[in-house]
Amino acid sequence: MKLKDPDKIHIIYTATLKLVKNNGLSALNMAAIGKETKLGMGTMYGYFKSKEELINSLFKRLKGLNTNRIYSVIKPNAPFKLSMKDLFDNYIKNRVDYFEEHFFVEQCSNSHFLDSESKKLDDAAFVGVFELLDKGKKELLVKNIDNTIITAHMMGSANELVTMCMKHNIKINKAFLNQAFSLCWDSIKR
Amino acid sequence: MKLKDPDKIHIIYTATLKLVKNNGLSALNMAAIGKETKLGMGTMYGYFKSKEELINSLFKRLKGLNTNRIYSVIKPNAPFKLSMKDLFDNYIKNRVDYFEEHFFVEQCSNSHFLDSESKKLDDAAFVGVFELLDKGKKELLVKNIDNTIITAHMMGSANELVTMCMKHNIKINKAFLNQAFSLCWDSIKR
DNA sequence: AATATAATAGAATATTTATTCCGCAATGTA
DNA sequence: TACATTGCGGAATAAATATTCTATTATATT
Repeated sequence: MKLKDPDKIHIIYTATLKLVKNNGLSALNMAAIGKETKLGMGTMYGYFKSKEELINSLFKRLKGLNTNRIYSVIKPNAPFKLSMKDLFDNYIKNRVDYFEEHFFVEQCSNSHFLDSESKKLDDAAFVGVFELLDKGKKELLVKNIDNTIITAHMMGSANELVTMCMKHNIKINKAFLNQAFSLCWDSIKR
Repeated sequence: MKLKDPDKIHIIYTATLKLVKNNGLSALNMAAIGKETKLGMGTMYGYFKSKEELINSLFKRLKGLNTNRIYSVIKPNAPFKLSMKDLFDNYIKNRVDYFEEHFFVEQCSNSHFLDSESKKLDDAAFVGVFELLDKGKKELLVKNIDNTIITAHMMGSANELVTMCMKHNIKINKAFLNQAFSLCWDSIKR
C-alpha cells in the first residue's frame, strides 16, 4: 500500500497563504489551490474534509505558532523597559517576517469561516502583554490606565506601522524601530 | 409610466451594511440582500448592474462621506493641541457612530472586489492629518519624526481602541477619550 | 378613466465553486 | 514479482450564487 505524503498539508497551507495574500480570503477557492499546488481535488479532500476545515485548521495552527513566537523573546528578569522594547521589536519583526500568515489570520477574524473553537483562540492573545504591564505598574513605571486601553493603543500602533511599511515598501531597520518604540514608550511611561 | 423609487438605493445600501456587519463581506450575496430589503432580484439589478458595482458604489460613497465628516471638525485657528484633540475625539466618535460603514470599508479594502478607482480613493485619507502635524512641528510642539510614522501610530491606536470597545461592549465617554488621547499626545509631543 | 411606459417580483437560467467519485498509479508486504 | 491497499488526479456532479427574463403591477400623462 501507499502512505500519505507528509508534506502535502504544508504544501496546501503555503499555497493558501499565497493566494489569500494576493487575492483576499473572499476569492479563495479550491480550484485555485489545486492549480497552485498542482494537486488534484481528490488529493486535497483527502487531507481536509472541506474548504472550511482547511481554513480553520490553518488558522488554529498559525495562532498557536505566532503567540509562541511573540512572547518567547521576553527574558524573565530583564528590566521592564527592556522587556517592553524586546516585545515591541519582536512583535513588529514577526508581523513583517510572517506577513502572509498575519494577513491570513486577520482576514479570517472578520469572516464567517471561523468555527467557535477558532474564535476562542482569536481572543486569548494579549495575556502576556497584560502581565508585563502589571509588572511595570507595580514598579511605578507605567501610567495607571486600564491595561486593555494601553494594549489596544500599542498593538494598534504596531500593527498599523507594519501595514504602512508593507504598503509603501519601507524597510524596517533599527532606527525605525527606535523611533516607533519611542512613541509608544512616551505614551505609557509614568 | 412609473418612476424609480429614489429611496431604493439607500434601502439596498442599508441592508448591505447590515449583512456585512453580521456575516462578513465574503458571505454577502444578492439573494440575502433581496430578502433583507424585500426587493426582487430584478429590482436590485435595475439600480446596480452587478454585485460588484453595488459594492464599489457603496464603498466610494462611504469613503467620501467619512473623509468629510472626520476633518470637518478642525477649527481653522484653534491652537494645535486642541485641534489634535478635536480630531482624535471626532475620529473615534465617527468610528463608533458609523461602525457598520467603517467595517464595510475595511472588509472591502482587503477584498478582490474593489475596482482601480475605489483603490485610489482608499489611499488619500490621511492628508488632513499630515497638514495638521506639519503645523505642530513648525510650532515645535511635535517630535521631529516622519509624519507617516506618527499618523500610523495614532490612527492605528484609535482604530484598535474602537475595535476593542465594540468587542467588549465598552461605552466610550469623556474620561475614556481623555485617557486615550493622553496616550497619543504624550507619544508625539516634543 | 384609458393608455403607455417603466418598475417590480420572483421564477428560470447561467455561472461559479465545492464536493464526490472512480479509474489509475504508487508502494508497502509477502 | 505479485498482490493488496491506499493515495492520487481530474472529470463528473452537486450546491450555491449571480444574472436574466417575463408576466404583472403601478403610475405619470392624456
